[in-house]
Amino acid sequence: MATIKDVAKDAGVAVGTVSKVLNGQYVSAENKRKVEESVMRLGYQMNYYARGLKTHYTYTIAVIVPDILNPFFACLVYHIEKELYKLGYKMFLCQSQMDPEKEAYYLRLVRQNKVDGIMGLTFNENDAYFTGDIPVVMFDRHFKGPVCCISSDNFLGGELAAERLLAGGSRRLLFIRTGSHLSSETLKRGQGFEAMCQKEQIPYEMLDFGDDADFFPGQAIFEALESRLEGGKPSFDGIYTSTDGLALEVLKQLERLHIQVPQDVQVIGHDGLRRMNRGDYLVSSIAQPVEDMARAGVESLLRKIKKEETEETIILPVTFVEGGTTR
Amino acid sequence: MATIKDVAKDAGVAVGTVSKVLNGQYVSAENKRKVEESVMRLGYQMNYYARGLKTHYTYTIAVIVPDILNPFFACLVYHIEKELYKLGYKMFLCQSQMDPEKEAYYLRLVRQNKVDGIMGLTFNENDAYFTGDIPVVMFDRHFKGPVCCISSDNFLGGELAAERLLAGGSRRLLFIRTGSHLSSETLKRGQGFEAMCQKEQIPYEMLDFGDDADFFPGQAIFEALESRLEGGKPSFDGIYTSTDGLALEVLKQLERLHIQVPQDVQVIGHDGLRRMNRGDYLVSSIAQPVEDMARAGVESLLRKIKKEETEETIILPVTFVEGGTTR
DNA sequence: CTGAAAGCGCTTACAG
DNA sequence: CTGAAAGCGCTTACAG
Repeated sequence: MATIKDVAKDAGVAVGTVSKVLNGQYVSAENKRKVEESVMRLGYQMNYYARGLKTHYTYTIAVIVPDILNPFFACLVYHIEKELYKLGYKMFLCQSQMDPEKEAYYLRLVRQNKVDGIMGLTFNENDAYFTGDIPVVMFDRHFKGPVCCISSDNFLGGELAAERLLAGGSRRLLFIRTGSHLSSETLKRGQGFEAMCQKEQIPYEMLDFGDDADFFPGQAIFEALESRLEGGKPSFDGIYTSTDGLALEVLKQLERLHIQVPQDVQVIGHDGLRRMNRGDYLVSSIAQPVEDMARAGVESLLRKIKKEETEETIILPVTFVEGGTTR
Repeated sequence: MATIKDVAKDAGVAVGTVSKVLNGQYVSAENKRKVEESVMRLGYQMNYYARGLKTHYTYTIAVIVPDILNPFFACLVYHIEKELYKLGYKMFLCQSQMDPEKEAYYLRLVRQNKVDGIMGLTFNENDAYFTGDIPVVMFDRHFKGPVCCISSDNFLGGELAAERLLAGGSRRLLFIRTGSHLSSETLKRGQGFEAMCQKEQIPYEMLDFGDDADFFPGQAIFEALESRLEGGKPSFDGIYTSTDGLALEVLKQLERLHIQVPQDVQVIGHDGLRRMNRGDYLVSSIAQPVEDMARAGVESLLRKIKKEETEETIILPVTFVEGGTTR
C-alpha cells in the first residue's frame, strides 16, 4: 500500500507538501496538481492510524448500548450511524449487555483506541469512568461531571398516556413497569402518569416488576392481572406500560385472560415501535423522537469535541401514536 | 495520559522491556513486577493506534449490513459483536442502506483504518472492491476471489416450507418474494419450494414483487391476493414468503380480505424472527441459525486473518418453527 | 535477559 | 510557498 512518502517521491515534492494538499492547506497550484495526480496513480489511501497518532483525532465515536436486539436501541443506533456518516465519523459499536464488566471493558478499550467521544445508553453505576477526559453524551441518564444528557420528555409522556386513556373512556388505570431503577429519566414516565391521575382524581395503581427477569416476567404479569379480575371482568380498564415491549407482553397475557383490547381494556405503551422498525405501530404508544434524539446527541458530542459550548440537558418532545390498542 | 515511556522511566527499565511485559514476552520476574507496578500506579493504557502502526494489526473488524432496523440484521450484528468481544476484537458498524456509494465509501474508509477484516451482507455489485488484499467474509452471497460465503440452507428451507404447508393440509400453494435478485442464496428459497411442489405434484404459483418498493408493496400484494379470490374464497390455501417481514405484510393484507389464518390459509415466513428479537416467533417460519452463522463467520474471518486454511462456503441447517400461522 | 536505536506513516513548527 | 527534521507511542531486530 502506497504511503505519503511514495506519493512525495512520485510527485517530486516533500512529504510535508503532500500532507498539506491532503489536508486542504494551501500549496501552489502546480504542486497541488502533481500531488493529486500521484495520489490517483498510486491509489494512495491515507493511514488514519498514523494520522491519529499525531493529531489525537480519530474521527471515531464509540456507541455503547445494552444491545441492538431491542428494536428501540437498534433504531437509535441506526440514526446515530446515519448522522455520524454525514459528518465523516465512524462508529465502534459496543454492546454492554447490562454486564458491568463488559461495559467497563469497552469504556477502557475505547480510550486505548482514542475515540473522539462516547455516546451511550447504559444502566450501570459506571459514573466513575466518566472522568471528563473524553467527551461523553448519555441518553436518559444524568451523570456528575461534564456529561451531556439527551432524553425525550418522559414525564410529559406519562401525562399524555393517562390523558389518552381517559379520553378513550377508561376510568380505572394501571401503570406497569419493568427495568432498572437507575435510569431516572424513564422513571419519570410513571411519575407523569401518576401526576395526571391525581390531577384528574382518577383511581390508579402502580405495578413494578423490577429488573431481575431475564426478559419480561410474563407469568407474574398474568397473575397480577388475573388477581384483579372480579367475576371474569377486570377491575381496570386502561393500562400504560413503561415500554412497548412490555405492552406486547401485557397484550399477550390479556389475551390469555380473554380480555378484549381495546374494547374492555385500552393499552398504551412507550417508545413508538413499529413493525419491522418501519411499518405500522405495534401498539398505541408514546413515541420518542428517536431520529431527533440521535441527531441532538451527535451534535452535542461534536460540539464537545470541538470544545464548543453545549447544553447540559436536552429534552425532546414526545407524541401519542395510535396503534390499535386504544379507542 | 501515560505513555510507555513514562512507565519505563517510572519502573527504571527500557521501553523495550515494558513493551515485552505488555505483550506477554519473557522478562525477568523482577522487571516484570516493577513494570506491572508502574502500569498500575500510572494507570497506563496502551495506545492501540501506535501499536497498529507498527504491527499492522488493529483487532478491529468492519461489519457492513444494509441497516440494523431490520431485526434479522440487528440479530446477526448482535451475535457478531458478542463473538468478536470474546476474541478481543472491536467492531466498526457500517450501514450501507442499499446505497452503493455509501457502501463504497465504507469499503474505502475501512481500508484507511486498516481493519483486520470485513464481514458483510450487501446487495450491490461491489465485487471489484474485494481485491483480496483484506480478509472478507460475506453472508448469503458468493464472490469471485478469496471471499468466504456463509449462509443457511436456503434451498432446504424452501423445501421444508412446502412440506409443512402440505403436512398442514394445504393443497394450492403460493410463494411470494421481494428484494434484490443479486443475493443468489436467498433466491434458493423459492427454488427449493418449487422443487418440492413439483416433486409432490402440487399446484403452485410464484409471485415476485421485485425490489423497487421502499418497504413492502402492501397494496400490490393486496391486489394480487384479491385477484385470486373466487367468490370470496381464496384460490390458494398455503403461502410461503421469502422473509418474515414480508409474511407480516401478507398477514395484514389477508386480514383486510377477511381471510382466516391459519384456518383458511397457512402462512410460513423465512428467518425465524421473534417478538422484540427474544420472545415468541412472529409467524411460523423457517428459522436461520443466526448465532451459528455469526460464529462461523467470525471464525472463518479470524482464520483468514491468521492466514490459516478456510472453507470457501459454509452452509448451516435451517429449522421449521411454529408461530401460530400454521395448522 | 536488557538497552539503545531505528522505523511504522503521518503532521507540524522551523528555517529558508 | 517548500523542504528537512523532529516527534506522536509503540515494536523489533541488534548488540551487549
